[in-house]
Parts: sequence; structure tokens; C-alpha cells
Amino acid sequence: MGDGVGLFEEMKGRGLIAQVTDSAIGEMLNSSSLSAYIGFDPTADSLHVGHLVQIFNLKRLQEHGHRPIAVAGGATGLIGDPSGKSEERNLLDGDILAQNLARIEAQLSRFLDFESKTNSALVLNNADWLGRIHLVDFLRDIGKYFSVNQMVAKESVKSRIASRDQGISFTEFTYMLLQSYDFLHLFDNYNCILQMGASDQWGNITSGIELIRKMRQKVAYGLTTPLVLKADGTKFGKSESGTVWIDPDKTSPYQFYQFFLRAEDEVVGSYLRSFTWLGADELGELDLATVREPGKRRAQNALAAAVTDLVHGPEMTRKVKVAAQALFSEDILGLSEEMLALAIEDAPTISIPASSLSDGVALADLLYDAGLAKSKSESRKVIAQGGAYLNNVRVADPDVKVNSGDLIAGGVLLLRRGKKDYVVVRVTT
RNA sequence: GGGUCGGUGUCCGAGUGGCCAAAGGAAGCAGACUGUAAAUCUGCCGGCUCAGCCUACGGGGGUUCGAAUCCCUCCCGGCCCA
Repeated sequence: MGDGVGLFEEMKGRGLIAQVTDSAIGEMLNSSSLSAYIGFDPTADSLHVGHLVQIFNLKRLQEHGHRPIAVAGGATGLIGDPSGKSEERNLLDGDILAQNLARIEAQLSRFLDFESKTNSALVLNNADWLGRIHLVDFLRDIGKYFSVNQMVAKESVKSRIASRDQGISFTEFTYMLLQSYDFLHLFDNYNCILQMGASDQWGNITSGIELIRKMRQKVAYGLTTPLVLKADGTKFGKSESGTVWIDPDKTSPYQFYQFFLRAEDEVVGSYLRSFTWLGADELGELDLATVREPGKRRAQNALAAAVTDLVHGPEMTRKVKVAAQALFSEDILGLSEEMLALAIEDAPTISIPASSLSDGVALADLLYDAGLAKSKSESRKVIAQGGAYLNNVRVADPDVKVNSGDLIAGGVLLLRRGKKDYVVVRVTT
């Protein structure tokens, strides 16, 4: 699938390379076929948009003839990586971790090709090897190669040690050894010579490379990608309603699409490069469009469509686009029943019994029940401040009764909080 | 183990007997202006059956008319010593 341009140049052009351990990596990626891995710790039951850069990098790797290996951290997830974390983590329960792992493996599988004759992808679980090691063996065989002096100097550890009231537990301190051992294991058993990851993984990656050098007298390589940030420099991946997950049950495709649609002008260009496969010509055009006609948001639209396409498929993308257009249109009441049905098909929905509408439900209660307010207090406040809309019409009285007379086409209510958050209320009999 | 400092709302952080649902900042939410952007401005920002009540300042107990504030005890963390 290589398109003539070398993988390394392509990644570089897209701003996807932060650091490499050796400049030879460029040549290796372009000419030979190698195995490379990225680790994912199953700290939640789904991957989120923050993981997409790495997943897509594996995909790019495979498209250029390399074998991508995704390592799910069944063992390291139990420990917790201190990198980029300002405080000690709570340990995850083993059962929960196992469930998370299964789902994440399934998600990873969607993006990679496992059928290829030449460079089929692999998903491995590091519990398969880390779980078998005996402590004393590990300390003798692996621990011997690690200098605490050097570990302490690593940024991820240093910051925690410097932190006045946090500190770092021995458990998290050892994380680096486990990740290094992963690399060694993959190097030995899968001929994997490259580890990739976000730039906060640099310390962990290089320590794996050192371990391989010391134990095998062989060279392994590392490549990191820049952390994706929001325009204000804060962490990417959270929306107003929390983390943006890949699992459609945790973040609806509609919300997923909206998240990318709302990308700030300053970063939309880099997002397009990280999260889509658009070519240089198109990227250039969109950059220009953002400068010339920012109000049209062409880049944002292209971004949202392309990413939703990759993650949820073209059919879903089409639906959420229609939904967005309809919901943000001026008069929802003017929409045909058919259009409305299509628009709200995949919007978040709650159901209420018809009987409650015949008595009338206070708007404040409805907003709360719909999940648009965390408490009834909040619900009342939002309404009083003019932030609540019933069928796209602002209603500022929290005690106003909503009844069956408010139902619109198809027998639903459209409830909105603020400008962006919609919930469709369906009536059940 | 000893000493010492500390544990306050989502986070940071003031408060050392009543004026404390607790200063200030950040985050977040709503509104205005815009482009479903950014910046800015205004308001909100524990809960509830909301002009009232309930729950809260690490846990438990106590002193007091009254405690985030004082005492006892336990738990947790930092630093120093062993």
C-alpha cells in the first residue's frame, strides 16, 4: 500500500515524530520490513481518542509493509505507569482488568489487518510473559541491569520524587522494568526491533533499548510521537461531557463526531495530519480554507467526517452528519417527520412512560432524568439561567410542566442544554 | 520506631471557637458576542420537596450554648532522625 513516499517522510511531514533514538530509523522504515510495537494499558474498558494517534501509527506501519504489534498491558496495567501522572494511581482489580483487556483487544483489531500473508498484525497480552516470571529470577536476571541512579533521573520518576506530597511507590517505580522486559521479550520472540509511543514514553522506551543492548548486545530502536494537545495546551481527548471513547456505547458516534467538529482553528490542521489519511494537496487546501474562511469550518468538517469514518464507519458518519445538520438548524419543528427520525436515530435517547406526560412533568425533573444535569439543583439553575430548550425553544421556568401537547413529530421531545447537548425523549406506552 | 509538619468543596489553596456551605485562584456550567472555534464580558458553581432544610473541612469519640477551628484516638502522606 506504500505510495512512493517513504513512511518516515510521511510521518515527519505530518508532524508525527517527536524523537527517534537513531537517525537510521528513517531508512529502516522506508526500505526494510520490520516488526514494531506499541503498548496500551487497559486502564478503562475502552480506548479513547487519545489512543487513536498510536493506533493509526500501527495502521500506517502495516500499510507500509511492516508488522504492527499491539501489546495490551494485562500485567503492566496492574502496576500503573507513572509517566505523565502526577500522582499514584489506584490499582485496578484483576477481574475488571481482564474485562477491559478483552474489549480493548477487540477494538484494536478493528483497525489492523490480521489476514495479511506477509505482515499480519498481532495483538499480544504482556501478562502472558510477565505473569510467569518469578520474582527472584526477575530481580537477578533483569533487575541487575537497571541502575536506580539512572531510573531516578528519568523525568517520569524525578517529577514524582520531587513532588513534595506525592512521592512514588515501589510498585510504580518498577513499571519501567516491566515495560523494558516487554520490549526484550518481543525482541527475542518476534524479532521486534522498534517500539513506538507518545513522547511521555521516551524514558520507558529507551530503558528497554538499553536492556536489549546490555543483555543481547543488539541494537533496538525507539520512536515517539508528540503529545496531541488542545489549543490551550491542555490534554487532548476530553470533551465537556468527559473522555471521548471509541466504544459507541460510551460515547455516541454523534458525540464523537461533534468532538472533532469543535476542534479549534489553531489545532485542526495538526489533527487532520494525525487522525486522517488525507493527502498533502487536500491538507494544504483545508489549511488555506481555515485561514481565509474560518467561519465555514471546512477543515473541522473534513476532520470530523474522516475520523468518524475510520472509527465508526461511513454509514454512521452519514447519519451523524444529517443529525448534526438537523439539530443545529433553526426550526426543528419545520422538519419532516422522516428527517427528524433520521436526525435523532443515533442521538442519545431516554424513554419515559406516557403516563408521566399525561400528568405533566416539571422541566427541571425531565432535564435531570435525561442526564443533562447532574442534580436537580443544577437542572434548576441551568433552566433559570436560560440554558434549557424544549424542542429548540428556550424555556426559563424550571417548574413548567411538560405534557403530551409538547410532543413533536413521531411522538418525541427534543431536550437541549446549552448550545450543544441534546437528548431525545421517547415516550413508551 | 522517634521527632515534626500536614490531610479543607472537582483541583490548588485561605481560614485557628460563633459573622462558614467555608476567602481567592483554576477547572466546569449557562448567558452575551461569534463560526457548534478562540479571546472577552456577565452570572452560576454541595444536595433537596429550594426565601426553608439536610449533608460537609481524613475516620471515630469528647469539650462547648456553639467546632473546619480546642482535646483524645485511629488512619493516611511529606520531611528529618534511627
